[in-house]
Amino acid sequence: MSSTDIKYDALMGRWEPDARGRLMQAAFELYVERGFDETTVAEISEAAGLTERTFFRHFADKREVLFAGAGELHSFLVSAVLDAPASLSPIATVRAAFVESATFFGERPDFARQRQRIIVSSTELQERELIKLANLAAAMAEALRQRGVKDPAASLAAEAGVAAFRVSFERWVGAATNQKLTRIMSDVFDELRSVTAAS
Amino acid sequence: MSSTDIKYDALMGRWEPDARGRLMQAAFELYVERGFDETTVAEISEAAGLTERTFFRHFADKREVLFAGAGELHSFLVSAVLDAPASLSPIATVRAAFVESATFFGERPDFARQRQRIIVSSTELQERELIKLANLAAAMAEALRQRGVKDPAASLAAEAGVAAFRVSFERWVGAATNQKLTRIMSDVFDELRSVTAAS
DNA sequence: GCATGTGATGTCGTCTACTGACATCAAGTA
DNA sequence: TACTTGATGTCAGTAGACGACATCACATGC
Repeated sequence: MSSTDIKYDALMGRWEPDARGRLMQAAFELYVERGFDETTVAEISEAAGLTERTFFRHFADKREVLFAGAGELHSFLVSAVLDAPASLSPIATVRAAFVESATFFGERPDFARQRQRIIVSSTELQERELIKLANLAAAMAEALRQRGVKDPAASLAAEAGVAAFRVSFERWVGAATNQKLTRIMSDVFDELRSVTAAS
Repeated sequence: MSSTDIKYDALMGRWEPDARGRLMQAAFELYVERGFDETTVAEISEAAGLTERTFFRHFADKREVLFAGAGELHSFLVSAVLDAPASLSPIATVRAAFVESATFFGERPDFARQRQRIIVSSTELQERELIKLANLAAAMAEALRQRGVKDPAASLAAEAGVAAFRVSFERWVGAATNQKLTRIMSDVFDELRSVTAAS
């Protein structure tokens, strides 16, 4: 019995509320306890008090349940690029957007770390994460183009920025000490500049 | 009947030769004709004169058959990084490796384009391509570290280089005119330098 | 207050990717 | 000749994912 089991209450409707949230939490707990591969959708659904079919109505597949929250980060970053001061260069725009987004993770560092541990433990999940980041880079590149940045500069700024973000995030997750993510990102973006300058 | 069907010859062994190659070719043709999603492993295997079980003995999954040749490119690039003149900067090393690798694609541009068309038509295949590129970046970063490059410079040079390569490749595939891939890569790497300089 | 429609869920059946266990049999080898 | 080996076949099973249809609390209109 997980801590999220809810007793039936005659005042409630036909179904307990927040099926989607229950599925997300049940999946997360089971992925942590048993691992992603060893967890079946049937088990997740049962833990959430629902059927397998309902799981697939809320999530496209077994992986997607771990990325349900990523949509907000995505739109935040795109908006941040669109709303940045016009004076900023493309790479500075992307950098500023990522630095601003650091609060998304700083609020729940334990959750972010635990989630990342699940992802790196499964090739399937890494694939999904990579395509999410690729879609993010494409969206940020499109936002840069709307700011008048031409290709391939727009694509390169977005891709390089996402790469810097990924490197920063890995360092932050793996760091023993509790460094600030914004600080790491600043250092990594600086390093990106000096590394690419030497071409 | 595909052009690869082979009549049985009493001089041959128990099975027709090159099962792996027949599977690769049958899969490629069917992916082109019907699309990746609409092709079943049973169909591929039958077209190659083999059983489904044998397909999965040669390839880990339905996607992997399209990436079987990528191993050579991978080792070539890693070797190119390791063998580059010690005087080159990290990003110049990666850049040179990719420029040298252009011959891999220049030899069979039609094949490369057709294969890329298959990949972009399927989300699953894009995921697989992305993780292959991520593994490539990790391997090149490790090769840079063996050359004495510290992190995060090694990771960033590799990731940024792979990003530049991907942008170059997309432009080359999508280009109407038959531009040289090496030329496109040179331009894109130059653009990467100037874009990241403006941080 | 009653009829009616709607939406979230359940039930059932199916397809297909993928895997383990065991059988087969040509070819090489002692 | 006997024995081993390796590539393939056969069979049975699991699990992810989806289409079609049923159910029923709730809202809405009259």
